[in-house]
Amino acid sequence: MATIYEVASMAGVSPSTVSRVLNGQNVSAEKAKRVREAAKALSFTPSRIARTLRLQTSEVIALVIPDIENPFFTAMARGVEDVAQAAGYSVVLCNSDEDHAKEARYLDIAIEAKMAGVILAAAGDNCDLSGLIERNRPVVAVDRSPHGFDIDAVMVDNRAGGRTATAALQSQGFSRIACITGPRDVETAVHRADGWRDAARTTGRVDERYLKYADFRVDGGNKAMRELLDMPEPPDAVFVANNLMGVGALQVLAQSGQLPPALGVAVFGDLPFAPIAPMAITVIPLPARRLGVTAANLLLDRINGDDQPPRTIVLRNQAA
Amino acid sequence: MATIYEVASMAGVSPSTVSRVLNGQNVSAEKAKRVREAAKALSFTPSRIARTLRLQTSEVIALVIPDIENPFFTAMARGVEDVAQAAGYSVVLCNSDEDHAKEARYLDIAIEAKMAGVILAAAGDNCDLSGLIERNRPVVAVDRSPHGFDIDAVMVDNRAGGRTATAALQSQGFSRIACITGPRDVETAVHRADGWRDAARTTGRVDERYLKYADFRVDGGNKAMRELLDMPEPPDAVFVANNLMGVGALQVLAQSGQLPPALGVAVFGDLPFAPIAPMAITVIPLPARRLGVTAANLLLDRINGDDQPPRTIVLRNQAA
DNA sequence: TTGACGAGTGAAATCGATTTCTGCCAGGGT
DNA sequence: ACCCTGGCAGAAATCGATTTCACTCGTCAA
Repeated sequence: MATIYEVASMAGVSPSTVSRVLNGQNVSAEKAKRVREAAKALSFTPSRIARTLRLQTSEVIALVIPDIENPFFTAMARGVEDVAQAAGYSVVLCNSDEDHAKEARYLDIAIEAKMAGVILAAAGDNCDLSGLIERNRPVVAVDRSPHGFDIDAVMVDNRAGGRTATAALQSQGFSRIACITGPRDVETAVHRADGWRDAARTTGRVDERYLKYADFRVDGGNKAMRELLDMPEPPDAVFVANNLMGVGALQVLAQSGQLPPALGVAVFGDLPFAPIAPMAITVIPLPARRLGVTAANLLLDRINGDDQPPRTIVLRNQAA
Repeated sequence: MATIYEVASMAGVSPSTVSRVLNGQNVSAEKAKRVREAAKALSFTPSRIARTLRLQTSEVIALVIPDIENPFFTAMARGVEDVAQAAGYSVVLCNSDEDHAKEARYLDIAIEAKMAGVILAAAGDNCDLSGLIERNRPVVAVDRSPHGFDIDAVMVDNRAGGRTATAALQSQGFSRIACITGPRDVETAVHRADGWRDAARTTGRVDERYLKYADFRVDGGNKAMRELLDMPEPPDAVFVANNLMGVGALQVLAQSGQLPPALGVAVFGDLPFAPIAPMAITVIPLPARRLGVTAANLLLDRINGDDQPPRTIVLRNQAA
């Protein structure tokens, strides 16, 4: 790996001049040409490490997501990636695995690898962003927004979505509608359940026994659905608050022969890789990719010095 | 961010001594204690950047995959991640998007970010690993092995899998069995098709018109399946060489009302998130996670100085 | 003609950790 | 009493880029 010193000596100039050529500062045409030739001859690439050490920042942004096996988050990642790449930034993807400790570790890494910024889909509401904020590193929350920090966020309208989904089941004639949502300490989960409650209230009282907190994964949905079916008076429909739990719930229903429309099902978020046309399932589609794109643009603005007060952008669900 | 100099001055010792304490070298107990206290008081974390610049290596490994939206690769990523984390390495996930240029870019980044090693599921057979190899950075190929470089590889037996899948369709009584495989320049795709040919040959001649090269994605499988159905004499069964194309093909079959067992389907690789029990579909399961675990272990061996000649490990498919 | 200004350039400092290189001191052998 | 060895610790060099500082020339205006 050639260094800037070798280029300098080959071109017969000082390292400073080489650096200036590389960064487009004032250098005489003659020397600039010699430097460029030398750089090409030695196939020189400046060391990012050295550059980062000197500049205390690097053209890398971290994207921290809670579940890399969830297509919702990978679609989001694609959105982030496309925008970042186009702006000359690399994205490193960090999988926190819904684990607060892992997440904290990754945030630390982002800090001290001097990354330019972080896009975070938090594992829970109580995550500590103080390190990043103290050091003035921009953070954008996406899908879930941590408590106690006033930062940019890109969200979907979870409550409205929950309401819409539940209302759809009601209009299909179901009345005992259960809800399977995510962990209590994830805002997104709570809001979706709130939407369910809103809708349920319009037709009568809300039966909280029909509300199950699970873990946003296939197994969680599976288990919760089984518990619901085992109740003395099982629900006649269910609103599932994310895609993977939807898969889990449908597995159970398929096994017990109660697939929709026998039992009503509404899912918040697109069912991943559904080969079969979603038979009688209500799906609230989520703009996953657009969430990523928007977050990335917001972050890039901040990186480029935008310092207006934090914004929260709520993307409309496409469904009515 | 506290530096080693601040810690040194707080503890009343030299920076060298601080470094020695941190790296477990001989330091008197008294000073070691003072250093540790100072480090804690300042909540000091050594700068990886500076460390990497000095040591010319970092505890990060790159995992380059061709499609982050394919659950096969994300499952593999989980395997890599778990092993790497346990060994104190961070994993950065790079999505090459089946694009040779992007892939090359990421390999460059890996080189000059001084990453400890690379695990690569290549976008095609002709990728240039010379940079990494010249610089003595270990590389492990996984799922697909690039031509012309003698490196460690972890593979599945693609040809045998293709044979098994096709044979299963034959034993179900199908005779005009088509094959949808991946791009021509991906070894994995070619081998799976070879397996199909092997099996087809046993019962007669191989009709190459029934072989479609697609792109390992949902849309590719979708399009290929449609073309097959539009043939004057359409196949009565199809072997699809990866999970996502399987989804695409099944979408088409669902639309045209020819779901299995009307038309035989065998898929190489687990169907992602199949909520419904795989009705009459033959699936060749793939040990995705184990592939990642094995590759990571191989890479860690190399990083730790293992220099025996390159190995190729072929994992058996679980199916008979 | 002189002073000011600006463009161009190299020397040297800087980022923060690691690693020689050296020197000091104590203990053991002759 | 003297030399040698070995443990400990600080000063300084190192990794490779960027940037400040200082200096040299011209050029232009007064």
